[in-house]
Amino acid sequence: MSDISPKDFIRQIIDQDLLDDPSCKVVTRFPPEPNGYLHLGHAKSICLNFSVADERKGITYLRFDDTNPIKEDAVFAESIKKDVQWLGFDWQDKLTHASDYFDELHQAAINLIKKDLAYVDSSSPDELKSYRGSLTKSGINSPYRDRSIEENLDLFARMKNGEFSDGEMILRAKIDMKSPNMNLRDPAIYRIRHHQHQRTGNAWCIYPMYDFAHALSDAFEGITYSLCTLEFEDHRPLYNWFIDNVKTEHQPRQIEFSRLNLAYSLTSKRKLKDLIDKKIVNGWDDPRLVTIAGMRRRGYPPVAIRDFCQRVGVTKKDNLIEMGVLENCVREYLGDTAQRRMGVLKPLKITLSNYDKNQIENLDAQNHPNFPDLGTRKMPFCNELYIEQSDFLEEAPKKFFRLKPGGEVRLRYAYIIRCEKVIKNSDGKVTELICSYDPDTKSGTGTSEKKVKGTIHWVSVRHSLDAKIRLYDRLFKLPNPSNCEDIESSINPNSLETLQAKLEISLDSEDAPAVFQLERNGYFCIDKEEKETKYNRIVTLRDSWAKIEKQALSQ
RNA sequence: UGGGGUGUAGCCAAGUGGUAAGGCAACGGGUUUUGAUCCCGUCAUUCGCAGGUUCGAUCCCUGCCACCCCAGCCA
Repeated sequence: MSDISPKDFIRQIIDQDLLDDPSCKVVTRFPPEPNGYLHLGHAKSICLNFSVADERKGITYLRFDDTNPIKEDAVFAESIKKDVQWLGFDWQDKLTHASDYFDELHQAAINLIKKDLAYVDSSSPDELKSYRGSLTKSGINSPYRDRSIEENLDLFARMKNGEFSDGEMILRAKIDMKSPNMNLRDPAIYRIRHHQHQRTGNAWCIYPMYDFAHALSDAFEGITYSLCTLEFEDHRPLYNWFIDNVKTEHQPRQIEFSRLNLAYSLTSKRKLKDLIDKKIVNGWDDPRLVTIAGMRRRGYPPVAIRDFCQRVGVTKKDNLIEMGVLENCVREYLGDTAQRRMGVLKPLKITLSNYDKNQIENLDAQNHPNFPDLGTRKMPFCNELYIEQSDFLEEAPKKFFRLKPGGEVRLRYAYIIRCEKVIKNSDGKVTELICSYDPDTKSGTGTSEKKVKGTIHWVSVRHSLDAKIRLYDRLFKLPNPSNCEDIESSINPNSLETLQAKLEISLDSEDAPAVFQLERNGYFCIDKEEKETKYNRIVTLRDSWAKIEKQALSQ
């Protein structure tokens, strides 16, 4: 991770403020609504908010925006806390809720009424909609707009006391029905909801709207920079209207940045929920999803996610980040940290005709080729082995330097072998290879000058661990599935492949690493959410052979 | 067609009145018992387009074009 990266525009604004007034504090907040799980887009916001403050010795609140009891649930709040922590951020004692301020918010609403800046509207939702006008047509005043302050106070009190049913009345800010900014056309600030709230129970039957609650919660907490995504840009005048008219002690500043879009995936809570409800994926923590829970289960290290968020930057431009950027962050971290092992995903048996049936050698294999300090392990070797099906080709192209009839390859950390005979079943499918090994080519002995182009991985038939492995591919066929009217039709049918693999026996141990590289096959981890041991492929290795193959195919 | 935004390489992204950082991808080469890693090199005569100002414009001005967001008692 490079720390020489230039400052984004938000950091530039803040640092200029700090220069102008060094006594400034930096206080930020991450304000999720507890109505679903966090995803990579939230990770970007979390990283931004926490790091911007941390870099400047400031603080960051984790504040739940729990103003809509119908959608929210404590289980979501718990998962969000877990996710933020797992990503590596610490809100210390700054865990708050919009609902902590319900009393203050209620009082602020009363004060707005007293200043004739808010009124109770008895119009129906349809009437409200028709008064609002359109994008090109200004709205008209509600017939209830000029109610007296006393009447408004009385009605609002009765709203609070539960005298009206949901939707019957609404408290609105009195701003300007002719404003070209729709948000300023007398927006709702309190609505009636006879619904139990996850934290305040039945104490309230009126709940504040987002714009009102959010702006004031920021002010109450002394947030200095309220960082949010671009769709809230035209809410900013309203945000400031509340701050100005409620006359709060602190005046936070809202700054907007563009949300993250990741190619071939979805970063929208609503659409994610759709996939889950339709059972297209197996829950919020499905490893194919870029939810934090999904990525955690998939095996993505939090460091890699933070690195990714730093690399994509913060601007106001629309973007569609390539999947490769994320995967590369994962590879980069795991490449240096994950121990190496061997495992055969799709086994092909080979028998070494000239190796003593009763002999077993325990060969040394390095745990990491670049870091000898990580030690070695033993790999049992005998006359029956598994190699990868894809490492043998009966009719091999020129550049293919793995096994072919009559050809030689090295078995990693073992011997060079030659393919002597191909055994097939009645369907013509290759079922076994008879090979010979060259005893002079044992790894590390240097007794032979023989050089061979390819090195392949293997596992001893008699010393292998059967393992259930899941391979993942992108969930969508289209780079931008959110643009697609029918999401289901853009699903990649091959996004999940389950197979029965053969792993080296050292993995069948209590102290085996939970995350490791299967050489030439990618990075894997144990799926912690499964009772039975299953492995997830976190990410593949870079594969230039696949590239060559693809090019050859397209020619 | 009202309002608010955004346009710099395939994808991100700096920059600024003085001649276009960096990352990813791609491509070429080297090392390699992982076709991995690592290393070296190449990759924008041009900054959405058209005019104007200027010795000089990606940057300033004017006009245009494209794309994104907004009409919840969601956030």
